[in-house]
Amino acid sequence: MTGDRDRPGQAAMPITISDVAAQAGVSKSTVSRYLNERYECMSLETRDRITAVIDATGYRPNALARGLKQKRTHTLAAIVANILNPFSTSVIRGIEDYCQQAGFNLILCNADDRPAKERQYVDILAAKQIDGLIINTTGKNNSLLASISQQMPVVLIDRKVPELQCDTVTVDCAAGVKAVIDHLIRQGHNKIAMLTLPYQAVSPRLERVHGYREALVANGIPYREDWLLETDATETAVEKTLAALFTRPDRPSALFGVNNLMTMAIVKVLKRLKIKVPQDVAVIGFDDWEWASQIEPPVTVVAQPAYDMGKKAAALLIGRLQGKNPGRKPAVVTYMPELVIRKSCGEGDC
Amino acid sequence: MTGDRDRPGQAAMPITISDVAAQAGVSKSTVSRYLNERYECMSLETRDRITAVIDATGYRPNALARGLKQKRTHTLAAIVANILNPFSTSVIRGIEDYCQQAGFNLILCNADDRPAKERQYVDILAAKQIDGLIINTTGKNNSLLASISQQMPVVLIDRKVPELQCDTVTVDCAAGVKAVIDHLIRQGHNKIAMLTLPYQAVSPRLERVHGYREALVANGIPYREDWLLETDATETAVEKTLAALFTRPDRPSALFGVNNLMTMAIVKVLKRLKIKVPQDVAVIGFDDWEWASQIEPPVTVVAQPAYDMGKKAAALLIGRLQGKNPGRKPAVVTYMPELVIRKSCGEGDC
DNA sequence: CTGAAAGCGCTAACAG
DNA sequence: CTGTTAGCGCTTTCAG
Repeated sequence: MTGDRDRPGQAAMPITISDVAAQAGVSKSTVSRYLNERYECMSLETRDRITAVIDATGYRPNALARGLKQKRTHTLAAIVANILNPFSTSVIRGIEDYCQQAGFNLILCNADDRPAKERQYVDILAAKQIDGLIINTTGKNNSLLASISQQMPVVLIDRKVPELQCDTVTVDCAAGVKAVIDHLIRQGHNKIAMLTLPYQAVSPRLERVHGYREALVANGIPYREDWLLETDATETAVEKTLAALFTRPDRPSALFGVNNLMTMAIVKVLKRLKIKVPQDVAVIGFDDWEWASQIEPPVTVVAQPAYDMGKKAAALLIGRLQGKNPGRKPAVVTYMPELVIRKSCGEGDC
Repeated sequence: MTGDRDRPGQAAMPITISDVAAQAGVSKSTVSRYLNERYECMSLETRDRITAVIDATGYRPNALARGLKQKRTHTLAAIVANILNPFSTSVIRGIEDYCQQAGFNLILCNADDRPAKERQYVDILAAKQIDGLIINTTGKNNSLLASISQQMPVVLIDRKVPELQCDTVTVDCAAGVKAVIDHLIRQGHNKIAMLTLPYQAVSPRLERVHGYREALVANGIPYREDWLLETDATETAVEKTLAALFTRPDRPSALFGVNNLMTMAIVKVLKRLKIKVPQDVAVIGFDDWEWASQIEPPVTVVAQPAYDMGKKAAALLIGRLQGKNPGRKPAVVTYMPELVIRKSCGEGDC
């Protein structure tokens, strides 16, 4: 007995394996075996006695003690860059579903696109002895990630870090951007501006910006530096950018948003500015989101299979933990994005 | 030394407090004191030596061992009913921000509105020895929650459970619904249907349904049972419900969605059915969401201060953990929702 | 100012 | 089939 149970005000002292052992009249080892389902090592009778005591007491093994001893916690973590981005939400659900059915716990963290916060989370998670990490990294903590990936498997999602030798799940950005530009051109646009968040160190943004430039020249359209607009994805920042862009005499006829957050901001700002889509300007975005099809006009996008990507990331991580194919070289899984044509670039193209 | 560091393939054995102690030429106790910032108990010189070793080795204390010994993990958890509901996302950010600045870690869990999953998470979290729990409960695990709340402080968010003696953060649903109905009536509607998810055991839904009925009779409008529609918030379910509703000769002129998910589904289905809002039918919802103002027509709602609610919940929990006001009676904090008039109930009312 | 020793709750040999 | 014995990595008396 651990005594002092059921004090009035607060925290009843939780019961331990020793309590269970004592009450069942067996040793801790036997209870431990029971907990680990090694039933073949005990008589049906002891087994039943232990079951009875556990049910009666509501005993719950202490995961800290167990983890400390076993050096595995059966817990994974996912750090997403920005939980406000619907892409992250979908990825999370994919990860979660897979973990659930594989019997792993998941700790979710939101780095809020801040490298400091990301670093802090990685430290905490490592301290908590998680078994593995899935991360959509800010790209500013590579050496930390390199060291952490010595201690546990890490899988990168969305954003690649070549120097990192980790399993990676991404999308073929170049192909996606090509689909965007080709579609725009088919719709008669050749004055295409792109709005992007700061893209140094963030691989998908970088690839999208490159892809934009290349797709342009591949179509014989000169690349204009002043139409590659780097801005935050907040409404105020985008409004400033667009206002400036639209007062200049020579304006683009189409706007391409580098990601969800950017496209969402563009749509909102255009609406506030009473700039009509697609009459005044076409809009297209990288990455789909729930309401893109519901607003007026519905927004054409290249969609990423976010849920599947999350699932795949979890599968790779857990696969490694379960040591199928030990010493496997880092896998890089690249999904193809898909053009979803709606109305924001004009109609009649299918 | 713990030996075997830097094996080629995988998991380098992490360094422990003993390693640090050995390398610094002091005892584990001293390093432990250092880790706990009890600097007054050691010479500046030893302190510096320890700092040096820790920096050099990248030592990270094992949180499992620490938690096991201290019986506190400095970790809180939040279980939300449905992470797809924008309400949850906002609540989470509020909780997260507060935890962050108070120096607590947060584990996020999504119960997916499934009592079994909720139960599983509660069990796991308790096993992990979290210090406290914030939960938007399904309402189907009350006895579990009762027992858990003996072991750690629990705060309920959004959904109340009277039998549970916990701090609670909610919204005044009756007031919100009254605002909804009053607004509808001012706009000339007296044929008001309400769509709700199954509401047994879920206090806000229950209160909203009651409020609907009461607000109706308070305004001299008879309550019609066949206009209180219980359905899932999926598009298919809502489509079926609305299709049936609209084929009957006597149809409502306004639709009230019990929560975000329901209102969102209503909006989408109406659009697909080509039923015009507000000309054919008015729409109003409980709880605001990001795109409500961006779709056509913008949807009128009563908004809940979700972010603040999350923050408050975290504050209550951490306050209790830090033992300010020990033995304080459970607090129930009720926020007032706010009517946000847009265009989906007709115009001209402000 | 510092160290030795015991122990948190559990698991894992090793004996029987 | 079952118990005894050592720890996992850390904190914490209690002595110096």
